Amino acid sequence: MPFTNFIQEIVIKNLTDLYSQQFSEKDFQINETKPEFEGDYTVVLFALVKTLKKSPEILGNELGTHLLKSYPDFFFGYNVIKGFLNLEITENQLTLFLQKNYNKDSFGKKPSNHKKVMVEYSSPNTNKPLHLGHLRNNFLGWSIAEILKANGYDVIKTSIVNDRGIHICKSMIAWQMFAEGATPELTHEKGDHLVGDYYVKFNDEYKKEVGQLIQAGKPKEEAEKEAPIMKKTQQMLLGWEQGNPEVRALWEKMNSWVYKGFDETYKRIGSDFDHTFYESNTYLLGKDFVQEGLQKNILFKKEDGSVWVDLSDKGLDEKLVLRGDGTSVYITQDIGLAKQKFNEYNLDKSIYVIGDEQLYHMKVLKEICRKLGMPFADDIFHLSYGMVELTTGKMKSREGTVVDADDLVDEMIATAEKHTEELGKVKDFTQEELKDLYDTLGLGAMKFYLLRVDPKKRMIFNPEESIDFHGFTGPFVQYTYARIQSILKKVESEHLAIDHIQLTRNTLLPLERQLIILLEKYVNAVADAATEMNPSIIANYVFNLAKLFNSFYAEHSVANAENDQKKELRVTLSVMTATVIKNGLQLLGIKVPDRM
RNA sequence: GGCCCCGUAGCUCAGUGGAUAGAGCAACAGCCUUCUAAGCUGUGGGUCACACGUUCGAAUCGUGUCGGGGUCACCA
Repeated sequence: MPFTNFIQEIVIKNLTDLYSQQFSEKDFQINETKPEFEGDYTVVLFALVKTLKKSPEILGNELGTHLLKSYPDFFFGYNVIKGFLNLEITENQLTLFLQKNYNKDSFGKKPSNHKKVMVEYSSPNTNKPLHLGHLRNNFLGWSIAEILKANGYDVIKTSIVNDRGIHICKSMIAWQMFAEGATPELTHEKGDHLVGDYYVKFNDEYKKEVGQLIQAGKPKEEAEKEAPIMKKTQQMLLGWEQGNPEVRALWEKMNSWVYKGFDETYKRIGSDFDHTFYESNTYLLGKDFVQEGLQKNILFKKEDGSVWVDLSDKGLDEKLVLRGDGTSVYITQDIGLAKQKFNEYNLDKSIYVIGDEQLYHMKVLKEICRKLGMPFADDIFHLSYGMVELTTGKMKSREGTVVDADDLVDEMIATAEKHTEELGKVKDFTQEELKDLYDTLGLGAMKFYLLRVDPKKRMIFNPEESIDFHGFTGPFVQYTYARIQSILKKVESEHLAIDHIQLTRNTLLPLERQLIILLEKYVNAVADAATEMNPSIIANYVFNLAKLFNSFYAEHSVANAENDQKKELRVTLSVMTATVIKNGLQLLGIKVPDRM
């Protein structure tokens, strides 16, 4: 059990012993002691003062004395300053913790809790390549999946590919009109980029046609409706829905190009899925619930035959769930798919990693499911994340201000190569090893950069900052890991049996003590990251750990420690720091290099 | 306009009821014959948007104001 939780528990017990009153963990706080005070953990007494009618000083001293007496192995000393009871943990306890866990790969991982959760993320459209926003989504989804796994969940990663609709038809029409048979094989362009090019081409042509119509005297609205290319596209969508073989063949061909491109990108960035849903298979789902809802009077029909749900009692509006012509809208399919997910996979929780512009939509989905009496309604969780903006403003695909995912990955890896070459530390690496290293560092930098901020908040992507490999960055943490490997290599070559370290009593130096206490907090960081659905907690933790280790490293030598006991202690400390960095970064999808 | 989110150092962000508000970047000053300087140490830099309230205690909770963003489609 983590120290904080343990202290919480025994303080409750001690308070009952002393004052015959029951307290819960909400009645007081256990904090880390601020560095300017003596101690490791602090019990904040103010909240207890009132109920116990004792002064903070008396309460602190009574509690402190009692804690010390009942747990002499755990507490070494205490002091009371104002309303704060600062507790010092025994060196024995700290070294015991280190000894038990330093070599445990499973440190921070919980056993199965037999709960199943689905994480849906990435979910691209097939009319254009992935961009920076998708990267934040992918890294977030993948990381949350890993974090949940570490907390004992059985996780299924899914993606729903939006492979049908008017936007795909736009690319298809433009390709027919302008491509002259161009394929990824002929042009040597990645399939998703090729299809994306024709999506852009469509918009150019559309704008041109609308402009001409306006010039010919048509009102803007009419011109937008009547542009020939738009009409053709709508015709094509109709053809697709009716199953026109030519349209379907072209659709399948162009989508297959896109999938090949996506797969390449996913492979590079390390995204993967246990199952992929395609909207072309799911877009008809949900209609049966409309009938059911009508019978139960939860939904109502308007004169034109369209079906609606009234959510005004929940502060939301009326929402259409079925068009007058009987075709479904997006929310219809979402209801159907939500149910299918729970039924097919027997889920305890279903997480959707979707941008915060869809907060309203997801709220509506949940509310409709609730109204329809679906038992899983409350287990739908929208992990919403903020938009990625550029220093120059928002990304807009139509204005060509998007940062393409493939380009960005290339740039990050190239930056890793540049920095590595400048430093010249790995001249003996093979070509293969170098490539691996650049990938590890480039992707590490990018993932860390996008995951280090709270997902809920929108963030600004600063290109200069993103390629910085110093400070609060992935490579900084990776560097710390590599440094430790270097120490261990040296120590190993001295034939020290690091697998059989016997820690004996040492006098812990401040940095050694701080490191152990920080390492001990990893378990709580992993748990917090899961409850908050927030990988940035891990990123911050792992950075602080690396920073602290680097201070320790600069101050004290491991290989040339003052004596053998110190050496053993520090080797153990180094091994454990490396393990925690490795495990923590793994939760972010970031690899560690042995050398860099 | 209704609803939702955000406002902390020059910039990017931590900190959601506790002690004198912290990092990174940028700026400046130091540290490599000793385990990797992608590092370490130090200096300067804050009216936590503003006001009122709740509390022993507020960046954190409540109300209001100002500023920024999102959303309110028979689009996805």
